[in-house]
Amino acid sequence: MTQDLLENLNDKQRLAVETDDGPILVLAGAGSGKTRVLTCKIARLMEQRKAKPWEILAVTFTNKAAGEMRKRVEEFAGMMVDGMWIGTFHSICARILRMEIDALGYQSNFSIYDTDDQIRQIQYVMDKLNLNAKQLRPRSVQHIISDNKNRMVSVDRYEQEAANFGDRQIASVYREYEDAMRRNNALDFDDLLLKTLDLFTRHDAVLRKYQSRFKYVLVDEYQDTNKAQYYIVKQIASTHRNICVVGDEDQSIYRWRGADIENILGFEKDYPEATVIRLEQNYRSTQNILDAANAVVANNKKRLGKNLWSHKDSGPKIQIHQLVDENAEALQVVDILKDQYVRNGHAYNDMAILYRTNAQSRALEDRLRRGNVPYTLVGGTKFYDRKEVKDVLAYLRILVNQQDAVALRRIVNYPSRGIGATSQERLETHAAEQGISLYEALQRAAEITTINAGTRAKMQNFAEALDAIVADVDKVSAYELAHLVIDRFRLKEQYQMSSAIEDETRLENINELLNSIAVFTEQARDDDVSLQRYLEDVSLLTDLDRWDPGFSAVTLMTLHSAKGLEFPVVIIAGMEEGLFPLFRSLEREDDLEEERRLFYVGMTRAEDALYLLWAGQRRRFTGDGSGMSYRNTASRFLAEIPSDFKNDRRLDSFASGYRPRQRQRFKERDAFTAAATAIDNEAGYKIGDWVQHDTFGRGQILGIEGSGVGLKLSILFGKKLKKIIAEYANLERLDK
DNA sequence: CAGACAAGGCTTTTT
DNA sequence: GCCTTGTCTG
Repeated sequence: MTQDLLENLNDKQRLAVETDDGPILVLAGAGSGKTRVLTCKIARLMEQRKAKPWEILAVTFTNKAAGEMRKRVEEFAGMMVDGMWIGTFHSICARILRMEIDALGYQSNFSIYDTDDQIRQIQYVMDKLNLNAKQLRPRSVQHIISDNKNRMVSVDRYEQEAANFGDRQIASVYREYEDAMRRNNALDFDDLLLKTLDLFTRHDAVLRKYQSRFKYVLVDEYQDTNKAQYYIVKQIASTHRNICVVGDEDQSIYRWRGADIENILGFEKDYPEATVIRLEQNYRSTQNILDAANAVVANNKKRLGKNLWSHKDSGPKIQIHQLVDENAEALQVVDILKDQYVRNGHAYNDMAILYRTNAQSRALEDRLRRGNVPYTLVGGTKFYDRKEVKDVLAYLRILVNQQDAVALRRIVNYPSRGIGATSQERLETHAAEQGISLYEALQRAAEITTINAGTRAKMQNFAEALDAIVADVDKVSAYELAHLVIDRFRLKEQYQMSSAIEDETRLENINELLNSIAVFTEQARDDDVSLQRYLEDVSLLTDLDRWDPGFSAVTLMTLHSAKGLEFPVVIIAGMEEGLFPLFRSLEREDDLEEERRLFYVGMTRAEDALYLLWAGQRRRFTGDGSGMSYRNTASRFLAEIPSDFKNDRRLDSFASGYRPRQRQRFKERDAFTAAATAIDNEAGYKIGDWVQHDTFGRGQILGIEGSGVGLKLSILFGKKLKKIIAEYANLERLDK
């Protein structure tokens, strides 16, 4: 099997695949087939009987990438490969810690806190320390703590180095936060890495176990690893020294969260015997796009240097459009998409719109919706961050880990059960005085004489109701537990009673959450359908992991999220000085270079066509002045593209600037109506038709896929785009 | 103690 | 402009 695969590789790729032993550094340019190399390599290791599946550790950047890698390895190897560890740093560390963390004095049912949970805990600590949330914002403290953890600065060191009053204040919050996290039996994202490292450092036997187990260690996107990740990999691989890292210093875009480019630049110093392989043939983009991207990134000083080349045609030039404002920009985007759809036959999911900041999506979404272009948004408000979803998850978390005070605080009076702020405060005080958890205090509410008898009874009722479900945690599946909790605590009720559209959406989100638990229960690979495992999976999921590239819709996402992906047509919006590069990065050369690498990443996502848009005026919500419009000049990056590769269209004058808006509107309608009616189907659904759905209400059809029983409709209900199988949905046609 | 209303902050990127 | 947080009233 792998023989055929090997023959399809180029010489460099084959060398990377066939070099089995010792350290390997693969410098893989954008689109050079590194995923293919990694998957072939893993399949081959097993085929050559160099390693059993469980002796391989592969680290990827997203869970989605991990899932795809596993799928492809299984295809190549022609078998299921259970027991192989593929995942992100965070998920792999969580897995190790579940088994070993008792050595560090935690329990294996620890909670994983996301940024929101962290901020709540910090807020609580600050209240306790009587710190004013206005002078010192919990959000910035969270930032500072996370930043220090990323740089592996412990509380002790931070305390010692705190030079002024402000730093000492932060140090005291940091200290209290760490103590609280331990009491809560909770770890934040950064802790997952740090505690693993801690474990390895303090417990040699544990480290040796993993060192001998993992004969082969492979790391993707190595340029974006931080110090802690670097040490984790180094420690695990130090016995067998079969470590293969793949990366591209030109695509290092996570310095701001502690990624250390030195990790990849210094690999040869760490492993002098390393084989270094450069993959420079690009299989993705046209020569024009590549030449332009090469020219842009060549302006960076800190790089190893490489030049990508391609066998593809030169392709169309990069189209640069100047627009009047963000509105005109969005209209232009719609225009381009429709043109590519109608004229070049590109499907919606062949196209992506990328931007520097999430805030830019709003204007774009607005126009896409009005232009009847189906789209999916990655990022922004994430599904698992929604209030109603977090509420249910908090209940589930407390079932698994009763020490999780952040979860308990969230649900103790939600839905309202008459346990108000004053009573909660007394409960907290009692817990602190007795040195017991908040949950325990709740169970023993009867002893808290400061709280009035009625409220004490309510507390005890609540604790007993929770206890009853906790007793079932190990006996019942995650799905059943979720149902139990939702029924017992009536978590859907308030939304069911309301007729407000946003409450319907909330209800829908709870149902979607239940659905995701059902899917988890069915698909669990290693028979672990426990609630604990589900919660772990969920807390480490990103919005990108929920993205379905096969869904017939245009993708909107940040440039950061787009790393590792590719699209035939790419539009980058907001190419303005101050926005991209972002003004905060203009002062430091290092930051500017990172912005340039980000642009490089964006450009090299495009296979065939690349559009760069900028607006002379853009409304932005900065600190003080609300909704001010700013005048912009073109991004310096546009000028860095040699003129041979671009077609730069500027507005002639201010007066002519407004005319295209009118024209575009007409063009939009004509071109699109034609396209829309062209894709008809036997059931007679047309794009643009209005339908009524039993639960979702009124919606408009934006996309049609498949036929007959498999006919799938993408329907926009309010703000929510749903993919529905026409056969099963009881759709009613509406005239308008 | 809960719900309604107003003020304030926010926007760089993510595990 | 929207969402979260704080304040007021019943």
